[in-house]
Amino acid sequence: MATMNDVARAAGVSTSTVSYVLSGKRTISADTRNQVLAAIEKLGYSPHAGARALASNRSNVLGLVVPLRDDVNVSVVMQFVAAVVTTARNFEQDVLLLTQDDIGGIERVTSQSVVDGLVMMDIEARDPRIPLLAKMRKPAVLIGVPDDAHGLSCVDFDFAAASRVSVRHLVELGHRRIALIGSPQASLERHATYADRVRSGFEEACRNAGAHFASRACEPTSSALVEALQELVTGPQAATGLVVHNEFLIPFLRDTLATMGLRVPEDLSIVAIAPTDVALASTVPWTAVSIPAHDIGRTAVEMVMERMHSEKPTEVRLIVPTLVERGTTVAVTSESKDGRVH
Amino acid sequence: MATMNDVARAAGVSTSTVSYVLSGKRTISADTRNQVLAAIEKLGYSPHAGARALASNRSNVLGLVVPLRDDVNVSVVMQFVAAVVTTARNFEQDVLLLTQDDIGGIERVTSQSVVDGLVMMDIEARDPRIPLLAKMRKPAVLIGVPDDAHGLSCVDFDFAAASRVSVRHLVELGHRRIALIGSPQASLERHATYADRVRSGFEEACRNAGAHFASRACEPTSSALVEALQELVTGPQAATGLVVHNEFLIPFLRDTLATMGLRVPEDLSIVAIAPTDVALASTVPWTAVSIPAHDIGRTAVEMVMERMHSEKPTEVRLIVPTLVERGTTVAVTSESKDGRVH
DNA sequence: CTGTTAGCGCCTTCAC
DNA sequence: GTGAAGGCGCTAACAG
Repeated sequence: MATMNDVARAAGVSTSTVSYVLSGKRTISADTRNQVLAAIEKLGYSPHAGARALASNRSNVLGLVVPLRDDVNVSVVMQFVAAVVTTARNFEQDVLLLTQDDIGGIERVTSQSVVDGLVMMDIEARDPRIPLLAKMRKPAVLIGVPDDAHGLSCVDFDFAAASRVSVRHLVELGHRRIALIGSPQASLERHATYADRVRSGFEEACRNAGAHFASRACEPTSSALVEALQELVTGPQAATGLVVHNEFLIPFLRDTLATMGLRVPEDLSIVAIAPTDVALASTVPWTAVSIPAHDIGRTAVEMVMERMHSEKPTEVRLIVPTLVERGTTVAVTSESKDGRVH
Repeated sequence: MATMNDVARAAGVSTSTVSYVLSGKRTISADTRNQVLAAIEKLGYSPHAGARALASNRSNVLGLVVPLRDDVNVSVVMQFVAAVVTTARNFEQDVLLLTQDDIGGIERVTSQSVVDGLVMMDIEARDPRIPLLAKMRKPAVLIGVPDDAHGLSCVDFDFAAASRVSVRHLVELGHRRIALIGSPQASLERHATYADRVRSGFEEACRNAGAHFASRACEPTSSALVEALQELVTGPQAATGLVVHNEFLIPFLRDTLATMGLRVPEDLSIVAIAPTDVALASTVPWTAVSIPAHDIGRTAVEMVMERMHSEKPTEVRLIVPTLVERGTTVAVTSESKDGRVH
């Protein structure tokens, strides 16, 4: 393989000139620049990443820690991953994949300078990895906000606000009994930050509005969904408004309700909290608060990059939710309250 | 950060001794070894990946090219990814993520020695990237077998054989009209190798057995599934045996058939070609030929590693399918042939 | 605008 | 069994 020296010799210049042509860190006359580029072309030269990393103390690689649990929706994870990779490439960074269960992986890539920075997905409220991150030399950004974000930068969708917006929308339509179907039990139990925040936001908003409310987790199966719906939206205490935060279930929701004899929105108004494509995937789209996976991933990378060179203070950035009406919610009428077949 | 030199000084030995303690490439007396290890511990030393890469010409990173198309099932992709990452760690390798649409990504990481080798998923029959791979200096293994595998190593599930096994199973049960529901149209059109091979294997096996057959692609929606089923398994020419190779549809299959008034296996015998967890996911599991995503991913990494140091000849390894009966197929009876309500 | 040169931190051959 | 020293290829002062 040709080295920078070979190129310099072929172009009749010094190594540093070649280096500067490549990095653009100082101005080079068009003439010599062309000489160099020609030589590079001719020799098929390309720089050695290891050598560059050693000399510059930068690897141009970002670490990305992804969850491969079965209570997370892989298609959502993939959206984040795609956003992170794409954005990283805009910063000339590659992405190294680390899995949650690779204990010590973070420590390893970080202390050996395999990566210049880290993005971590699927943070838990009291995440055990947080102490590790604190004593790292490399910038890290969490996707999700842990209870103690001290000394760490985080970015997340404002899930609590998403719940509040959803509830407020239903309340404005006159709904007074509102239910939430949330993430699978496992997500709640390990206190995935999104699961916690959706629920607390929901309960808070309902209390403020003086609405009756009920909420429960739901596993990603048809039967669990049926059970949850029966509990929440049938019977004398049935909710007339429903918030669903569970990507697994959305695709099954309409058919399942139809089977139970419930029409949307006549019998039940529904707001989904889900990635845009999930909300739009069914034949009839859902009124939804979109989880902007792409924005979150992009922001995470941007925040890491901002902190790579300069000492920027830590910050927590929450992405503001927007509710888009698509016709699955409607104002309460006396009919919708009482005319339903139970 | 502490360097190897610091460690050497602290331990009262030379740098090379420290290096050898770490690499184990020559024997060191227990005494000095312990000195060194103690010093490493005390200084919190860890080697610099870049320096190591420069000196050893090995980065200890594997590149993994993943598809993020929407006609691939992300959960299946994730299974591959998980297998690759896990296996790579067993070889002390990290995994760098490249996306299919990052044109030039392969070239870049490969020529700059960012990675020591490559694994590529989701190969097409006449994959445009193959010429690139041929002139790479680093070993590469494809998951999937292109038309012209010349000079390349590949590993894949034997999808053609999977089809044949499925058809043979149905034929042995007396089925003479057999249908195939395959991947989404997009996968077929771009000639994803798995899609092509499933179909050709299916048609070949049916011809050999003298069975009537029909096959079609199917999009991942309920309505497409209904349409496909109506075409294939209702009417006077209705198939009595069905092979389904489409991870998206499996979860909907039983309910959809029930809606159409078809019972499994009384009215219709079904074999799925799908990852084990998909075949088992529904309440009643499917008779299936399992796609061993984990084995494929593991094998791919093993093959790359084998070719990293020594010149091993290229090879194509196909993983042999096994059909597991789980009760969704049954012998044809006159009743099942004729007694059905159309 | 360009060249010279001293490292970056580790590996490995050679000498003892 | 251990040490000394050159080099891996590139970067970034420093010196013109």
